[in-house]
Amino acid sequence: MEDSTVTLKDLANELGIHPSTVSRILHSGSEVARGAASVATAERVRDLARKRGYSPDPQAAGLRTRRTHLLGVIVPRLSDLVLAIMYEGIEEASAELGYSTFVMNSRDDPEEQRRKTDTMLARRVDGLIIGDAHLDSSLLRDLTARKVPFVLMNRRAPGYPSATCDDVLGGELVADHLWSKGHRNVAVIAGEPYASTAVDRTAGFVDRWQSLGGKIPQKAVVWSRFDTAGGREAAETILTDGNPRPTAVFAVNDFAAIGAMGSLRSHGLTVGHDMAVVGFNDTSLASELPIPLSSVRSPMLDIGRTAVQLLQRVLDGEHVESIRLKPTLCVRESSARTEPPAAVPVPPGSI
Amino acid sequence: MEDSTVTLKDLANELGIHPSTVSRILHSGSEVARGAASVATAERVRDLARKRGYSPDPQAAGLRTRRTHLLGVIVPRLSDLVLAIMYEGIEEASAELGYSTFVMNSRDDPEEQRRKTDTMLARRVDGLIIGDAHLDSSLLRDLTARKVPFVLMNRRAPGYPSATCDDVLGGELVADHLWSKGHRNVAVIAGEPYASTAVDRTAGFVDRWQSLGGKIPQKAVVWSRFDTAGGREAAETILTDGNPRPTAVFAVNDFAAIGAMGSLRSHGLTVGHDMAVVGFNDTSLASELPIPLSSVRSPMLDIGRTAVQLLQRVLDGEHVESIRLKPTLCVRESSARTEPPAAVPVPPGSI
DNA sequence: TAAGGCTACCCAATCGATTGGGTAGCCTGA
DNA sequence: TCAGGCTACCCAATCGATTGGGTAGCCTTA
Repeated sequence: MEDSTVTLKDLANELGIHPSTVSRILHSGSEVARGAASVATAERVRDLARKRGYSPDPQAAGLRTRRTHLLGVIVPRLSDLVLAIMYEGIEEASAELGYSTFVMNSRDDPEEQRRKTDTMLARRVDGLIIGDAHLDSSLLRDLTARKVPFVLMNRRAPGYPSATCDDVLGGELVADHLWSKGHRNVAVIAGEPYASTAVDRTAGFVDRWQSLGGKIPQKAVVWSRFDTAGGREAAETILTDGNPRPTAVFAVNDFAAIGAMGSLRSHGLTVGHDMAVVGFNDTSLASELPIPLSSVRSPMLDIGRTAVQLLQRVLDGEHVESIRLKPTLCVRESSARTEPPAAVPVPPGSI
Repeated sequence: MEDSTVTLKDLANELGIHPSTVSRILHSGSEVARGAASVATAERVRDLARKRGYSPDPQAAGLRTRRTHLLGVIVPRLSDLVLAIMYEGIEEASAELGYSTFVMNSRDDPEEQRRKTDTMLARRVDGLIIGDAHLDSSLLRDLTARKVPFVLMNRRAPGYPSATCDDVLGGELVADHLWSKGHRNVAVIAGEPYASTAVDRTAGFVDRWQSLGGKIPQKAVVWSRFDTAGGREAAETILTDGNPRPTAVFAVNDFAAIGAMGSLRSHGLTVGHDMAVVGFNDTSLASELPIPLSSVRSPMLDIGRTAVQLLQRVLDGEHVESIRLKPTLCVRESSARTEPPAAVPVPPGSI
């Protein structure tokens, strides 16, 4: 309410007691039993603090305690809906634990990743949540060597604690689904090979497909960027190279799926009829598209929250294990139809 | 490179000089001419600082200088692509100026807005960028009374400096476009009435439409939420209430436009043929939709950057004026067709 | 040759909260 | 009545950087 410049000393002076006493009262929780002060004094202090709108200066506290209660979050880009929602989870959970968070976009560029981490460390964050880990990067090793506390989120990397979706399971769900719908000739829009999300979803799908008895030729797995443009290009490749043309496509990301749908449409194919499409993450758009998109729903908000909790435990010196949250499949119009069990491929346009 | 615990005093001791001298050398820019030290000493200090990987502790500096170089950013939600991109602009620009930023989501909830602002102020941010201003809120008045430096972004409010798109102009562009395509019966999905973006885009459209000689009945302006679900509902209302059915809809937001497109499709109408649709912001999805969406392109990244620059000047004690950046219209398939100049309304399904 | 002016530094207080180490005064029990 | 213990505080150093105010020593110049 007031000048926001009320200090501990101000309170102490006004009450005629020592700042240290005020400090102890104010941050020993309700455990006044710490022998810090009498119940009566504690009450007076708390009342005055409330009345004056006292809020401790985090700079000063941090300087003394070497703990800033600041967390750094690095994501490929916040304009990726998936990461934006994970960040909402982070914001919620860290507020509950008394942390504030910085977010920065790395654009998946290794140099930016290093720069942003350094900026965060210069700010003296207590720990990092890394949402853009590359499978082939040395950054994580360096951070470990520097004893920086961190956890991964969204993408995992071997040997580091992470909060992710169980992407392998996600891929398997899609394989089961498409197989049961009668598809036998499928393709994968696989995403970026440096991202565990892409690799795991693809591997889950391909492995399950094979154990179901299916075959996926090398050419049917197309690596791509995660955005609509990437999905579009990948779909073009699939339509050009694949003969016979697959009857279903699994895109490891909704945006890539949307791009693919656009491409299919340009080729005169109707999604959900001429070709099934399944995406991943079940972003809010999936269900709202002109042809609603089947998608694996990953618990994005919870992944963010979990990352914070994990980091919290790391900061407490615990040894933590990675957590993989279970996804579920949402089947919609884009893959609802059962493929006729044609031994002979259906000629295009015949339906 | 080292323990990150190198302090000014460490450097000073190692060189046998006083910490204050080191301090002056290190942050007087290159103006050694300040009489702080000899060129030779300055050189030695800078070398050692580099070698030891010295990075000043912002807590300590902030404590002394009362300047944290921290900015607070409040947005309705980061999962709104528009705000996510503005934030990218903020991140870029503030990094250039040596600021770090906190972002928080308020969900457009007045209570959250207050809570988040308080959290930011408790962190001692130097200033705020407010991206979720409500036209009918008292928060801004209170902040002014508390002498908190801030600027608005995305949405404006009378009497406060802001960095926004020229939303009125945006609405006018759409009116001109639809009018020239021969539409005479149109509807507006107007967004939330507390957001200046919604109000201004709608007003720009309606006013221009009327000055072109058109009429827009009260019922044809439907207020709605900004997301797909909101757009869908609004479109339902328009299709139910409007007779004759309008031939074009202007949604003040791409997501609402996408929702509307879904609704039209469910009613058996083809977007771009039976009904034109125009959105706003030209988010990356617009051009990638199955039926590419016409949209007003707003310079989102620049709006973010501008907000930072504006705030910087406010922090320097300057008096600043609001800045409105010019939008442009991107016409795509969803509104490219020219409406036949039918005096008699075309019966549905006749084309 | 002494006043004056530089140059190149040093000194010490300060920002606000935290915390290890006291201590006065009262009570209790032997 | 006195040792010992407890309650309810106070004291002062500390975190790291900044900054107003010195000052020693050297050079000029009148």
